This record gives sequence, structure tokens and C-alpha cells, in this order.
Amino acid sequence: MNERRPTIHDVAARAGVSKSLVSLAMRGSPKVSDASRAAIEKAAAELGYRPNATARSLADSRSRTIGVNMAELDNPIFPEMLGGAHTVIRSRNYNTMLVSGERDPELETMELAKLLEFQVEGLILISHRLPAETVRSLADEVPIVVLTLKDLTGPGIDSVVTDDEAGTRMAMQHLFHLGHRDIAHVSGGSLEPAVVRERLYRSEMQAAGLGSMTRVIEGDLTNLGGLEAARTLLQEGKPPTAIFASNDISALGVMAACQEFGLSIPSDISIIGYDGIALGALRTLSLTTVAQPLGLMGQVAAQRLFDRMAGTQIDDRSIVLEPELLTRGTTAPPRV
Amino acid sequence: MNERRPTIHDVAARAGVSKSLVSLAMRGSPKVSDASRAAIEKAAAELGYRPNATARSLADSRSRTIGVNMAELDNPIFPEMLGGAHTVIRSRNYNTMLVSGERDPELETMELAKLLEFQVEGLILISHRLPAETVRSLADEVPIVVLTLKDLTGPGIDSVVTDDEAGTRMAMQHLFHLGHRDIAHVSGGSLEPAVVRERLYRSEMQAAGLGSMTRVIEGDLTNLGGLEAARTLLQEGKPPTAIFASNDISALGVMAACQEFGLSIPSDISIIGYDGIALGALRTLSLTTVAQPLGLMGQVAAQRLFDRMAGTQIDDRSIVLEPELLTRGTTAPPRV
DNA sequence: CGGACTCCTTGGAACGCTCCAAAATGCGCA
DNA sequence: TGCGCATTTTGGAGCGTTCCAAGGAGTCCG
Repeated sequence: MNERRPTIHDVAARAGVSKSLVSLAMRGSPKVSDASRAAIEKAAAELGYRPNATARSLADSRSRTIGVNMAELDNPIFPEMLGGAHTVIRSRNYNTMLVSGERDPELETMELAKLLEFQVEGLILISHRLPAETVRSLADEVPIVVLTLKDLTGPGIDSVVTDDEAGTRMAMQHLFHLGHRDIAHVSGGSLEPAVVRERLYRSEMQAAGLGSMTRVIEGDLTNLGGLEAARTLLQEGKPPTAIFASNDISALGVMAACQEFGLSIPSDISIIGYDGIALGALRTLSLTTVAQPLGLMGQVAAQRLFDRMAGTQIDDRSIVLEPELLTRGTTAPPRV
Repeated sequence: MNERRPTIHDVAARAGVSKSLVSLAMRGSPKVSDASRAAIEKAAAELGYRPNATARSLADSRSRTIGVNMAELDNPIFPEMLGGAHTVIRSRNYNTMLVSGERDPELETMELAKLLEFQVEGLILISHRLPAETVRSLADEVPIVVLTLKDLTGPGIDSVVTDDEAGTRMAMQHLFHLGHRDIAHVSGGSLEPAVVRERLYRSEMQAAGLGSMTRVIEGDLTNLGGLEAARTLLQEGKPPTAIFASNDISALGVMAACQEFGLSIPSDISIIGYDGIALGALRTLSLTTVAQPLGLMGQVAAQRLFDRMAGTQIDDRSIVLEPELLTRGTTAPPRV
């Protein structure tokens, strides 16, 4: 490991110019003569000079860094969104500082505080467990884009979501068209998207004149939660002909439960999930689902953030993307 | 958004003390009198003061940041390792700066350069595509821990891997014990772990007197690769009674191909993977596999990095963890 | 009451860079 | 040869901290 890294001064001395000129040259300014530029580049290369981004941030008070918070790692939708956001951040020549609150709001708050101390220029919250007021007060210091939740917007806070109402309708219409009437729902708890999906499940059933067949079993958006919810449902007696699960990983749990009960999918029972996680496409699973454009959501979130950072005049606070029905192997007409 | 953030000077002025004392107080120095400390804390709270980590980094030339490179996002083993590393990094009160080279060595090199410009104090490479010399020269500036690859160690470079030889032996012994003899292997290309697994597959077959039954079909560690490899294999004619795939996601592809060919798992054919991705445990899949302690590997990598950063005297350069056989639902005795 | 301590507190010099106003240089042309 | 203008180059101030040597305030004791 080297002793002390060469600085701009060392380069300047070696190239026989002033530090200011080196600074200019390093940033590719057109004001630098070709001769000087060549000398500086040579000197920099010989010394193995690397600009110090910390000093630069301090000097021009721009960190060129975006903070990303990801509360959970176990649902693959989050890494997928992260990937999308990350791509955009990199393409803008910014850096990504990643934190995770591990589902603990206090820890999460501290982690975000650290991000702000690092002078991140913007914040992307890919899922979070923070109280609204905390987010609002953060938004006072730096623009924020929240993914998947749109209940919280306001000055400094944008959101990127998909249209869960439309998506749920697609799922239900798909099942209706196949001929299903006895459709149960494995719900997903109290977070906004799950609530919307449950509400729309109910209203679609109602609208189809199937209000009396409405059955909701509580899940929690996890694989195990889906498994147990479905077990409960199947123990009750006559299984429905189709189950709409609030998200994909719980749908996979539902599938497992069905198999346990000797039901074959999709001939005995149809299953549809929600999210469009990459793994649902695996041929082994082939899960029919309503896909959110996960990577795109991350990208759009990052783009919006950059727009805000640039101070672009934008009116709407919420970007709503369209979901897409992916008909795969877990849904089919009900057995007659 | 606030105009200018309050600095240590503002706090000092408001509390009626010098900036130096504020600096001391903010860092919890015991030299500060209780009265001063209280006044400073009050002033800081009133102003909403937040220390500027950039300035601090510059002043004490410690960034308190670890750089993490993750070449790929589509194999879930990498996020799982990231999770482990991230936990340790946070617990040390460090930050994680994440980059990804997207499988492009040039891009990756640039991204790592950016990390160094940010003065990261250490580097964790969760998979990478860099030429050895590049890594070596980086190691000259900052300690590095490489995950999953141990072919490259040396001054400044440590590695964390699992014992792939032992793991492969476990897989093969498991199949042998079940009574399998006709075992094919879907390989995984030229990266170190895949090569080792293939080599051990061959030698185990040989050692079991089954050299003549050795069959290797080329895969590439992806789901699709596994699918196609298995299709090729199954088209050839009589299927083997078991397939050992070089990793889990390709094993899932193999499973899909078997289903396409009407083979039921595990009664017609057994399948075993390698890695122990969380999703293999989903009841729907229930993939028998040789599990690497993925999260732990990330943790150990981060710990080793901190040890190096602390200058602890350590001899070995390579940490080898033990894999574990997870017998689940995709393996069974061959049909008689 | 002076001196020796111990505790607190302070201003100034870094840290490595960018920004800026001003100085130096070069060039064309009368 | 000299002037004006455009092009290059420069030193110094500043970004918000930490570090350090040194200064001030008490306290205890002879």
C-alpha cells in the first residue's frame, strides 16, 4: 500500500504548471493548451494520480452521490428495482450509497441520517418503514423519491408506483374470462399496495355478481405466509377454483400448499400472483402474474430524482406506470 | 429545501464557544465540560445541525466507507452475500458504496476507479470480471477481499470461498448413496468454481468406477443455460437417473427441461444443484442442493476486510468455509 | 499568595480540491 | 514596433472538518 497518494500539487510540480491548471485539465476544460494538457496527463499517469472525490465534493459542495435505502432483501422485487435505479445513477456519473434499515425504523432513521451527512444529493427509498413525518423532514433537506408507495407525497417527495387498481382488475378479469367464479384472495397485510389489491379484489368480485363468494385469507407477502394462508383455506373444505395472491412470493407459497393438498396446478386450481419477479418466469414455476415493470420503476425513480435535483419544473408528484398481465402456466379454465 | 446547511461555526456562534470545542463535543470527547456540552447540543438541535461527513473525511483522511462491487444482479447468490457484508459494514459504523460493472470489464474498472476516488478504505468484490493485474494494482491502494474466487490472492488481496471440492463430493456421495450410477453433469463454464465442480464430478465418477458413464453437458450457470443443456441431454436418448447441475439457477432450468420431457422429479430423475439460494427452499421447488453459507460468506469477507484495514497480522489469505448438503425434494433413489 | 497542576478552551494550520479575479502570454494588424 | 484582444495560466480564498500547540481558568498546597 502506498504511503501518501499524490495530489494535484504533486502533479502540478511534476508538470511544471500550477495546481489550478491541473485542476482545469483534469476536468477536461477547453481552456487548457494542448501542450499543458499533455504535460499534465503525462505527469498524472507517471504518478498514478487519482483525484480525491472527497476534496472535490467539499470544494464544490456536490457529492455526486445518491442514497438508496432498501428495507428488505428477501423479496426479489427490491433488488430488481435497485438494479434499474443503479443503472441510471451510474449513467449520470453519480455514485450509489446503499443502506438498509433491516425493517427497524430506528435503525433506518439512523442510516438515512448517515446518508445525509455524506451530503447525498438525493434519496431513493425502495420500500421503507419510516413514519411519514420523518420522511417529510428529510425531504426538507434533499429530494426524495419513494418507490411502491404513493400515499406519501408532498414538497420534496415524489413517488413511483404502478397502477395496482388496474393490475388487480387485469388479474381478476383474466380469471373471469377463463371461467372462474370461485376465487379466493390471499391478502398481504396493511401496506398500501396490498390494501389496494385486496380492495379491488373485493370490488371486482362484487361487480361480477360474485360478492357472496368473496373469500380473503390473511397473508403477509412472504412465501411462508402464502403457504400457511393457503393451507388454512384448503383445510376449510371445498377449495376455490382459483386463488389470487397479493404478490408473487406468497403465490409461490400458495402453489406449494396446493401441491401438498394434492391439487394440481392449473388443472385443479389456478393461481395468479402479482409483481412479475424474474424468478416467476423460470420454467419450473411458470407463474401467471401481473407484472410491475420493476427495473423500469427503479429507472424512472432515479430519473425523476435527477429532474428534481436539476430543479426542473414538474407538477405531478406521482408517477404511475402500467402493469402487464403475464399469462403463464398456473392459470387455466376451471375443471367443469 | 434549506438554503445553506448550518456548519460547526454556526453552532459554535450560537452556543458561544469555539468551533474546536463544538468539534470535540460532536465527537463525544470527555474533555468537554458538561455545561459546554449542553449548550452545544442545544444549539445544534435548534439549528438542525448535521455534521458534514465529506469535510470530516477530508480532514482526517478516513472515508469510513467500504466499496462493494457486484458484477451481476440476476443470480440471487450475490444479493445474499451483499446482505451479509452490508450487515457487518453497518455494524462497524461504515458506509457501503455499491457499484456494478454489469459484466463489462471496462465499465467495471471505471466504477472501481470511482470508488477509489471516493477514498474507500476497503473493497469487497462479490464476483468480478477483472483481469488479475487490474485487481493486483488496485490492491496496491486499498485492501481487497474477493468472494467466491480464490485463484487470485496475494499482497492486499484476500478471498472467501467455500470448499467446492468437498461440496461436490457431498453431492456425488448423496447420489451414490441413493443408488444412482448414471449421473450427468451440467457444467458452468470457465469460472473457477464451475471448473472445480466439474473436475470433482469427473473424479468422483472415476473413483466410483463409473468413469465410462461420465457425461458433461455444457451450461453457463444461468437458468436458460441449464434448460438448454438438459434439453440437449434428454434428446440424446436414454436419460440419466440423476443430474448434478453446477449451480442452483441452472438446476432450476434442468428441472424445467425434465418436466418438458415428461420426466417427473424425483421419481423418474433426481436433480441436485449447488449454492443454496433461498429460493430453492420454496416448497414449490424444494431443490436438493449443496448450500454455501452465502450470508455468512459476505459477513466473513467484511470482517476480514476490517481486520486488514486495522493492520492485524494475519497469515492466511484465503478463508474456506464448509458447504452443507440440503436434502430436499428433488432427489430420491432411482427407479428400479 | 505564588506556583504547579489539572481541566477546558481556543485559534490557526492542515486536508485536496474548485472557483475567481487578475496576470501573463501570444497573435494579428496597423 | 506597439496596441488590443483572445487565450492561457496563476495565486489566493474558501469548502467544513480535525488536529495541535498553546492559552486561560480553576484548584490545591505549602
